[in-house]
Amino acid sequence: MFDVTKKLKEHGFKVTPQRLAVYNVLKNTKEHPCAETIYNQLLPMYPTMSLATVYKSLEVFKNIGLVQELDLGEGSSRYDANTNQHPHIQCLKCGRVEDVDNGMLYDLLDGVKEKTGYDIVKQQLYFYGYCPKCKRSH
Amino acid sequence: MFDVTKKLKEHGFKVTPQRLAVYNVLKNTKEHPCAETIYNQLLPMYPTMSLATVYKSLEVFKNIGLVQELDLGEGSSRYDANTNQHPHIQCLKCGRVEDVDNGMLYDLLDGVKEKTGYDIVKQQLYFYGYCPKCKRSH
DNA sequence: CTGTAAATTAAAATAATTATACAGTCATGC
DNA sequence: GCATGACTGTATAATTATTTTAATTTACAG
Repeated sequence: MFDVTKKLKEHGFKVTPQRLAVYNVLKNTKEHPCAETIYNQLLPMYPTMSLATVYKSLEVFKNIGLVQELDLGEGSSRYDANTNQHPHIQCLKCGRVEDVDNGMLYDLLDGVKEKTGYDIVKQQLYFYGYCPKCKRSH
Repeated sequence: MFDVTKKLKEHGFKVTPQRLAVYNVLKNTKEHPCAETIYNQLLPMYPTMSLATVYKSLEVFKNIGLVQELDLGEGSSRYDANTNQHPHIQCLKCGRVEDVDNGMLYDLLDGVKEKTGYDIVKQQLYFYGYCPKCKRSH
């Protein structure tokens, strides 16, 4: 269990209410929201919050390793406070994005390393399909 | 071996020099170029070519399944005339993008289907690291 | 407390991509 | 052959997510 405040200070960033607020939204959701969604969620509590601040805060958290950015190809990025490297899956009907917790990833990684000769430092793995709820009506 | 002309006609699209030119650039490279790169490569031969035409052509080819779009997170899309679902890997130093031909993908797919209950229809799998050439100087 | 660098904010700028409008082209029926 | 109407290619303008700017405010070390 880490402390956001501590981590910010460690990296020489100031601890501001806006930053904590942005982080807490992400920490308390499974929705993988985009910057605008986070912004809209914060507006009632922080009426002067600006979208640029949300973007900048997310950038800071990305750089200190507390948040990862997801690009599902929707035109805008989504964000995830779970920074473990894990695949994501999106429903092509309802648009939800879920985590995929899969141990087989490591086998795949080893295979790719061996085939390509690369030193692999990160991945972005996205699956698209129809979720159990949407399957029927599909 | 398929015929681009035939495929275009089958889908009711006209066969234009511009479209063939865009397709041929993609077909004859392993570089996974972006729209602008394709455009610049065509300009000498097609001085009136416009970037919008390149985008439109790529869109058509994407829709009839002759080209796939890659989003490596660079801000612009890259394109690949190899439409097999295969992972890609990019070097974080020199920026090159290569195909990864890996049979283990199917095991991973089965695992993800089972864990999530989704009907999976496509994936986008990107790996990032340092290629053999750049490894040393890294 | 107070000074100072860093952060916030609103507004303007940027960059990739897409839509619009229109002139030209082509396939088809006559 | 030729008129017609749909389609294409192009330049231009529009769009949208994100970033930059610049003035003001804030966090926090001393």
